[in-house]
Parts: sequence; structure tokens; C-alpha cells
Amino acid sequence: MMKTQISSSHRANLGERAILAEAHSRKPAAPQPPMGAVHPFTQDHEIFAEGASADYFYKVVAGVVRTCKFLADGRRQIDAFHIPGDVFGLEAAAEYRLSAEAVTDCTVIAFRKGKLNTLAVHDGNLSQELLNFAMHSLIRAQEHSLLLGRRSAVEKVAGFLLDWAEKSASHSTLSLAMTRQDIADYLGLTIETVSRTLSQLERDAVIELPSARQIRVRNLETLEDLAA
Amino acid sequence: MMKTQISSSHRANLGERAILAEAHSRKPAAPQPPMGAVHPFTQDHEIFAEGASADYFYKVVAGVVRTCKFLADGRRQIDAFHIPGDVFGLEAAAEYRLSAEAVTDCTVIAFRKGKLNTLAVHDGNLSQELLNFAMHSLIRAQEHSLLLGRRSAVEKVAGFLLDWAEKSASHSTLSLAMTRQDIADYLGLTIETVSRTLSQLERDAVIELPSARQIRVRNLETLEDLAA
DNA sequence: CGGGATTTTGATTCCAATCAAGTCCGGTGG
DNA sequence: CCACCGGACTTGATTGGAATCAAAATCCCG
Repeated sequence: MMKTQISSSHRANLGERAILAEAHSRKPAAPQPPMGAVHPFTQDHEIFAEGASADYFYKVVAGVVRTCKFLADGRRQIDAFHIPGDVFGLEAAAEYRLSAEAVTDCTVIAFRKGKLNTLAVHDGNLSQELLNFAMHSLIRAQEHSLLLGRRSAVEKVAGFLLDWAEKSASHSTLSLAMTRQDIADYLGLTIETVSRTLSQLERDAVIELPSARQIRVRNLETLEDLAA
Repeated sequence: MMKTQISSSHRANLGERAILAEAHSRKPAAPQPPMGAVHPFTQDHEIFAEGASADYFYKVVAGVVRTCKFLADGRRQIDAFHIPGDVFGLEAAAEYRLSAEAVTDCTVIAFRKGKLNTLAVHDGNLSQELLNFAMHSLIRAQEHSLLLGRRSAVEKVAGFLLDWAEKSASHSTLSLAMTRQDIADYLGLTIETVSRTLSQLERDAVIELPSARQIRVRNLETLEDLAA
């Protein structure tokens, strides 16, 4: 079902380091000790597995990561797509409750969790930062629930496109990092329904599909109406 | 669609007070300043509305609360049911993104959010506690997504029953606080489908329905299998 | 009891899943 | 360069499960 391409994980521990906030805010190098190491992952490579010991959490530097769960019967449920700046794998428990995989070739920073709990008590800012990440993950998860709860396929797909458009550099032309199967597993639909829905949206002149992974939004207003 | 029964809100501000953790942990009265006031709400009464200024967050003392969103076309999506001990309404933004309503008559403690941010920086334990609440909400939201993503009605209903059984005093006999409509809006199904599915489960001797709101789990293992 | 809301049950329709071919595209080797 | 291969995607035909429409039964509360 999922090509797993275990190509030599390239775990080039570059010795390169960064503090938690460094990757995307413009702060000058802070006085905190270095806490993270940069790791590259190739497409479809597993970053961590559900049930593994959750020793690290991660921040995306480049590329796209998916967190997901595999059901007994082989179905896969994608919880979220993470883009640069996003934090994932921050768990309350000792073990990951989801797997994480590279949707594209990507680079992430790994942060050791071990001393976080005790550390955070003494460092208000760090604690604050963690709370922020947790809150944003929460908002994301709630919005995902909302999307899944929507009953029709068009509403789900339109909602997904709008979400993704917001995250894209150009809001009108978006290039999808993920396959139709990824989208289907994220929306709780089948690959055929996703494809059909996109085709229908194109026929209705709401979007344009120059190639499978390139989508141009042609009528944003209609798309928003369809997302209900 | 929703009987709103605005019966005299009884906002008896008792002057009674408690710190954040007090309601359910057995700590001795802590030295922190009093931060919350107890508020009772009657069934179906609104606790806060989506879009309102998020000045407080809440902890359930007694009863059940639902947080939900109303869609343009009148559909309602329930995000979560909150039982005693649960925290809700803790938002990153200045405004609530969901409404909160009393499923049953209930009592909640309101905590002023205003100074939390600054306060938390100086109080590691408080900060830690908030992080924990956020993480638990996150887990809950992710599991809800999983439930919604599961495709069949039986899987959703079985999953819901198992969740609720865990929260109930007796794991085998659960009394539902919410209506079929609430369950349907939580699972992204219609009220008829929820009812039919429960009836079918009873016919299959998986559960027993002494009354509409009373459910006895007769075959836990089968129920778990059905939840896939 | 009585009456309204809630829940269940029944008949039918419709949307998305499934089953089944195709098409398109990027990469590889002849 | 082109033929071919395999994976990703699209499209078509059919089925199946949940929504919808409609009505009966039950519960609860005064």
C-alpha cells in the first residue's frame, strides 16, 4: 500500500544546532543552551513509529511531514500535514501515539524531551512556548475534526484546498506535496472520490488542474461557498 | 432545532472560590490567590458563544458540557463532551472558536484568563498545569478525528460507547447524558442512523437498552472488535 | 392521564465505496 | 531517441450504506 523506500536514512547529524524558537522567528541567537540537532529524511521515510519511545519532538525546517495512524485492517488515517515551522511529536505520554513520515524529502530539528518537564518549570519562556505549540496543535486538530464531520465529499475537498491554499506561498496556485491517497486518508474518503471531486471542481471552473499536483484556484468565492 | 430554554441562568456567584487544581486533586489548600468562581448552568443553557471574548476558561465540577460549532446551514458539529475534571474554553486567541453549552444541569468553575500569560511565566507549576490541560485536549481532539475518519456508522457508534464507558463509573452500564441528536452531531451521523445502529447492536446482543439513555454493555469484546 | 419531545422504525433515494479499466507521466534501458 | 515499464491518477459501472422523508411508538413531565 505504501512504498516505504528505506533508503539509507541519511542521518547526517551535522552537529548543526538550534534552540527551539530559532528556526522561524527572527530572534538574535539566544543565550539558552543548544537543544536540537538537524536531521534530513528522504521521501516516505519514517521519522518515528507509533508506540516508540517518545524521546524527541520535532520541528519542520523544510519539506512536509505527515503524522498518521494505521488501523488493524490496513486503512490509514492521516492526522495532520506539517509544514516548515510546525512542531510535531510533542506527546504527553512516554510513547508516540501516531507515526510520523516524510511526505517529501525534508529536514527536521529534533529536540530531546527528557528534561523538558523539569526544565520548563524553571524557564517560563520555554514553558510558554511549549504551551503555544500545544494550543496550535489543538486548534489544528479541532479544525480537522470539523472537516471530517462535514458530510459531503465536496465540502471536505474544498475545505482541504482552502487550508492548503492558506499555507502556500501563492494563495491562488498551490502545489500539493502529497498524493491523492494522502489526501483521501486525511479526509476520510477514497482516492477515487478525491480524484472525481477535483475533476468536477475543474469542470465547474472552480479550479484548474495544470498537472495532478498543481492546482490553480480560479474562483475562490465559490470554493469557499462549497466548503460551507 | 435546539430547544434553548433560557431559564433564568441562576448565575449565583457564590463567592465560593478555588484554585485551578483544587476541584479534583487532593492537594491541601495551596498558597496561590483564589482564581475561580463557581457557576451553575441549567440544561441547554449557553456557557459561552463562539466569537465571544475569551476572558475565562472553565473547569467542570459537575454535569456534562458540550463544545460545538454551528454551520451556516444549521448543522451543528459537536467538538467534545466535557465531564467533571475537564477543562474547556482555554483558547490561544482572544475569542472563543467554539460555543459551550450545558448538556445537563451542571456546575463549572470560571478562571479569568487575563493575567495567565504573564502569570504563567513566573509560576512554573501553573504553566505546567496549563500545558497538561492543553495536551489532554489535544489527545482528545486527535482521537475524535480518528473516530470521525473511521468510515462506518457501527465503528463510530461502537467507538463512542467505548469512550463513554471508560468515563462512566460503571464500565458496563452507562447512562448517557446526551440526546441521540448530540451523539449524531458528535459522530457526523444523523439521529436516525445512531438510533438504528444502537438497535442493531441490541439485536446482536452486544448491548442492552433498558431505556433510551441507559446502555448496558453485554459483550465488551465484540464491541471493541466493531470499533476496529 | 395527556401532550410534546424524543426515539424508533419503515420506505426510498442518493452519494460515495467498490470493482474494474483505462490514461498519463516520469524514469530507465535498449 | 523512443519503447516500455510502473506508479499515480482518472474515469466508468455498479453496489451498498447512510441520508432523507415519513410515520409510529415511547418516554417524561406536568
